[in-house]
This record gives sequence, C-alpha cells and structure tokens, in this order.
Amino acid sequence: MSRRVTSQDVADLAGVSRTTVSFVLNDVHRFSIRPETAEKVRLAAQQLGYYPNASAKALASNQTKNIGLIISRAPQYIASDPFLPQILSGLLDALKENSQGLLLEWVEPGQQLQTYLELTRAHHIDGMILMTPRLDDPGLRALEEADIPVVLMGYIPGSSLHSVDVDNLAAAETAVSHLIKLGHRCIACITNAALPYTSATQRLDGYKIALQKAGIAFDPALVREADFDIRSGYRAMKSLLESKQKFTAVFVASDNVALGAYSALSEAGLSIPDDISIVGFDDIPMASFVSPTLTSVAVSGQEIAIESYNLLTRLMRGDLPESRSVTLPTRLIPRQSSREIGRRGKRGAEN
Amino acid sequence: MSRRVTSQDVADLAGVSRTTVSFVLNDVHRFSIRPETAEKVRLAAQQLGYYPNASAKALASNQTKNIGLIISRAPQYIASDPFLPQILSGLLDALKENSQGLLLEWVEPGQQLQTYLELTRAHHIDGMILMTPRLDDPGLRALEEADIPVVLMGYIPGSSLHSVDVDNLAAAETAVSHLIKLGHRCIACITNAALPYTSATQRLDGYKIALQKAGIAFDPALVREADFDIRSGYRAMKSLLESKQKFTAVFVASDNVALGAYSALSEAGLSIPDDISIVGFDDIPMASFVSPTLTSVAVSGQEIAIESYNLLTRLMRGDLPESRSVTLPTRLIPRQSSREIGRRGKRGAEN
DNA sequence: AGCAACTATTAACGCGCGTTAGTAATGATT
DNA sequence: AATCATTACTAACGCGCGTTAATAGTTGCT
Repeated sequence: MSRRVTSQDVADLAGVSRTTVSFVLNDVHRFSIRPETAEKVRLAAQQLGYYPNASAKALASNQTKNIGLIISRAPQYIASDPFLPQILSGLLDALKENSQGLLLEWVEPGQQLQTYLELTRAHHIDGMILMTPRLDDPGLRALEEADIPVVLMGYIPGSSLHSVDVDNLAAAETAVSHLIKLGHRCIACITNAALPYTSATQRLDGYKIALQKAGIAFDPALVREADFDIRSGYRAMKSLLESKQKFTAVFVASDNVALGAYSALSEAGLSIPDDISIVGFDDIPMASFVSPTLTSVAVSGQEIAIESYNLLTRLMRGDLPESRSVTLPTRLIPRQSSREIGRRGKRGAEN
Repeated sequence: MSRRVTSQDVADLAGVSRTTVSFVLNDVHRFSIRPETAEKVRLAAQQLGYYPNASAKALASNQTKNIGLIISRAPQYIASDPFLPQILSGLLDALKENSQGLLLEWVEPGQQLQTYLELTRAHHIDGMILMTPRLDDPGLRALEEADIPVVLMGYIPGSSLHSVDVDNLAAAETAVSHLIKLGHRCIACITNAALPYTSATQRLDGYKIALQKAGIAFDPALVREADFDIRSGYRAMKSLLESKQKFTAVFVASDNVALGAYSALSEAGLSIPDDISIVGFDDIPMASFVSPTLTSVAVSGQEIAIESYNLLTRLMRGDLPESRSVTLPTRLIPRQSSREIGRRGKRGAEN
C-alpha cells in the first residue's frame, strides 16, 4: 500500500516548487518557465507515475471534467433500446478528445427536480445532456435557472434551453407521404413512446399533417401508443389487427417498435409488404438486415450525440451560439417493407 | 449568479458549528447529537437548498461515490450492441439504491495500461467493472496490483481479479448439442467476436467439445470470426455460403451476429430452418420477435450487471468473497430457427 | 553605477468538506 | 466535596491542487 504520489513529490524530485509543477503540467504560459526546468518536471512526473488527483483538481479548479448524460426513463425501458448505444458511441468518441468523462444517470418521473438540483448544485458535472426529455418534466424550469450548461436531445416547446434534434414532424410527414404516394389511404400509426415524450407527439403530428395534405381524414382508431421496446410494438400491432380496422400500411415511429409489429404481423399470417406496408423511424442498424428490410427514416444517433456535445462544449466555454436549437437532417430510406398498394410480387425481387 | 451554499452557511443558520452539520448530515453516530439540534440542522439545510459539494467530499473522504464501467472496445463497435443497454439497465438500477454514479469509459487496445492507471491513480472512481476484457490486455496485470476494487465481466484465465460470467463453454456446448440431437452433423460456427475476447474463445471451445463428444471431426473451414455487429454476421455467413462447404446448421455465438446471418441466408434464398438451422447466443429481446424466432442461449445482461455490482460493493466494503468468480446460469431456449434435419414444414407451424 | 523592465520561481491562501483531539457542561459515584 | 464518566459540541488540521501576489535574479539602457 504505497503512499499516493502528489505533486509535492514531483516538485521535490525535480527540485522545484509545487507551483512550478502545476504550471508545467497544466501548460500555463502566463508565467514563463525555462524549457529545461519544464523538462525536469515532466521527467520527474513520469518517473514517479504521477497522476493529479481528480477530486482535488476538481475542487481547486471548479471543473470536474465530467459531463452527464441524463436519461428520462426507468432502466427497464432502456434495456432494449437499440438507439442508446449509438448515442453513447458518438458521445464517448467525442469526449475522448477532450479527455472528459461521461457520467450516466437516469431520472424517474417525479424525481426530476430533485435529481437535477443534486447533480448541478453538488457539481458532479460541468454540463449535462438530457436525453428524451418529457414535456411534463417539472425539473426543466429549474435547469433554465441553474448556472450549468444544458443541452436537450429533443425539443421542448417554450423552453429556453438549448437543444439538438431532428425535425421529427417533417420527417414523419415525409415518411407518411411516401406511403400515400404508393397509393395507401388507410394508414395506421404506432408511436415510438408515450405522448409526453415530445418526439412521440411530433411524429404523430407529422403523420396527421401528411394525411391532411392528402385530404385523408384522421382516425384516432388507427393510432396506438408504444413505449420504446419491441414488446410494446408487438402489442400495439396486435391491438390494431384485433380492432378489425382496415388499413394497408402502418407508420411506426421507431424501428425497434416496428420490429415488434413485424412479429405480430407474421404471427397473424400477414405478409409485409404484400398485405401491409411498414415505414419505421431511426434506421437502426438492424433495419437493413431484417427480412423484409425496413423502410425507415435515417437518424444518426452518433451525429445527434456529437452535435449535442459540440453545442455543450461551446456553452461551457461561454460563447453562446446564435441559435437556441440545432436541427439535424433526416433521410427517408425506402426498402422492401413499403410497396405500392395492391401490387404483389416475390419479396425482395426489386433489389 | 448566487454564491454557492456551503456547510458553513448551514451551520450559521442553524447556530451550530460546521462539524455538527457534517455529523448530522452524514449520520455519524459516534458523536451523539441532541435530536433537536439535528432537526435544526436538517431544517436549515433544506431551507438553503444545501447540497454538499461532490469534489470536496470526495477529496476529504477519499471516496468519489462513482464506479466506472470500462468497455474494451472502440465506440464504433458498441454502436450496434444490443447487449450493452441490458448491462446499463441493470447497473443503473442497482446504483441508484446506493446513490452512486456511473462513469462510462472505453479503452482502445494498446492504451489499456495508460487508461487504467489514470483512472485508478487519479482516483476518479471507487471501483471498476471491466466489460468484455481481452485475453491480450496488458493492463490487467497493473490492475491486480492497483489498490482499487475491480470486477471483470468475463473470465480471464490466470488473472487474480474477481469475475462474473456465464459458463460460456458449457452453454455453447449445450447449444451445439441441441443441434446434434436434432440430427445435424455438419455444423458451422460463427464467433461473437475476435478470439482475444475470452467469451469468443470459450464459446468456440464449447462448440468443439460438443462436436468431439458426438464423434464429429472439427473442421476449421466451417468457422468464421465476427466482431459484435450485425454486418460482421452478414459477412461471415456470406463467406460460409461462398465457400461451398456443406452444412445444415450454424451455431452463431451472438444473437446480434446471428441476425446478420439471417439476412445473408435470406438473400441467398435459403430458408431457416428448412435449409439451415440456427442457434444464437444472448437471447436479446429481439430474438423472440424476428421471424423465424431465434433459438438462443438465454443470458441475462441485467443479472450479470447486478451480480457484478454486488461483488464490487463487497470488495469496496473490504469483505473478500470466498470465491474469485461468480458463474451465472444460462438456459437454452428452443425456438423456430432450429429444427430436425431434413424435416420440412410450414415455418412456425409447431407454435 | 543606477534604475527600469523583464524573466523565473515560490510562499501562501483558498476550494468545501471529513475528522481527530479537545473543551465545557452535566450527572453519577465514591 | 472531589473524582470520574458521559453527553453535546467545536477548533483546527488535512485532503491535493490551482492560483495570486510577491520575491529574487537577470538583462538592457542611460
């Protein structure tokens, strides 16, 4: 149990003061240090295997070098989320460059305020990214006034917080229009999540607008709510089928949920796209590997993560961006699961 | 920009000393405090919205209240990992009870030593869990000597570090035996990852042993290596098909990879399980929702996470468990993707 | 020589908290 | 009455580091 190596040890070995060590290792150029001295210090540090204590550094500098990713969902809802790894992938990649750490947290509905206060006031993190925020999150107000940089992954109307998101409404509209162009008129919709999640509401709105523009009446009986995971997609589709409503296509606002819908359709002996066309959302990796391959709206989780991080770092540096929100592009990727109405054929033949 | 609230403020308002505040808020019973005094302190703290500064607390107590989850993989390899969310889900759930934080890190091969040293010496975390460790990780030795609790998610032969894992070898053997019992003799294998990952090696070994016990010669030409993601499964299966080797079943040591294999088979016009039987590994949520549903070895990511965390907390408390490693059960779940050889029938008919 | 203007370095303070050693006040025991 | 134990609290130090204000050392200029 060897004693911990402190900057004093480095100073002693190098024959300088602790201050000099700090200046050298932190590249403080304001006070000039002779190159040979700096070299001596660096050598001593390396020789001793010196790593500055994170807590002490954080305390003295008032910077933890950690950012927080807060997920507004209970753990059981993230267990089967194929989108989260993409976010993490992008974030971890970006963080490494600045040698920052990522603190992962989740908040349960009802505890948001408490959690945010704890996180910001206790200063565990220098900035935070809020994933899938909820419209009814009472803690957001507190964050607006907290003196810590915050970026929302997802848009909250009326909030003064900065945000990064795709244009969910337009993307959903494009997806549904795609189905309409293929001749479909009876189009059901399964949301990606409960409606307090803005992305769910926006995508549903996009669906409605597309219908409206095509002069199709919106029918609430054709809408089901899912909640992130596959099982909920399975249930939603089953419920649609059992309702005896007629429809020839379904817009499912999440690929993961869509794959649950696949399962329900297959179980019912219905063929995609011969009987039912499906359009998903997110373009998760699996979308191009299931059978039939899933038409989807491509959203890059990595890109959202990187963009969020960039925005956050700018906020942390103090230079306010001109715009409050960054909107990322989406792209509809037609695949086998959506097809002209009435047309039948060997699946995948057109690839 | 209101000044930060410190414990001194609380002390002043309550009319006691800072020490007393500390005793009350940290439930230090060694020095008894009169109940009324304690109540005064708690009230003052609440009134001021006092949250103890995490860095200062960490520095003084030598405990960060954070544990680290280290992933031995580059970000692009985690982007499509459906198993990671399960681990995170379990871990986050367990952590909340002890109000600890989760610091997520990844290490790139070649940087392990450096990263581990930084993480432990700089004392960012109180303990660490190492996910998917590699056999050839040169940093593990250093961790054995570091005075920080470490738990490996996955077994490394010869390491003195504690570990939590499923019995990969036995599980793989069971999976392959299942195929053999169904009459298959020519069974290919696609690994879940590169062989330096022990889970990959062990599962491959299980495959070999099952063959051996059945008196089937091992043929290296029937083995392909994948690396976590779907695409690699697609490639591996494609390579198998193009090799013109004959086989009637494939053991794929990862569900995610197996779904890539599904795609390649479907593209080649082959039917599962009529032409080829498939057994996967992990039983990710999607396994029971794809078509045909995927026979798999059930491994609970949540359980692994929770067990790892329990082990870690015990190590952090200082009471060494009797055994160095915890082995979790697995269970083969037969589904539609594996079927008696030669038998043909309508897919899913037996459900 | 004398003064200013740098350059290189350090002493010393503060960040906010945990904790030990010690004090004052009260009650119990001889 | 004197001693001791117990209760209820506090003064003061240390955790390891960043940083400011001050100090010695050097060079340039008149």
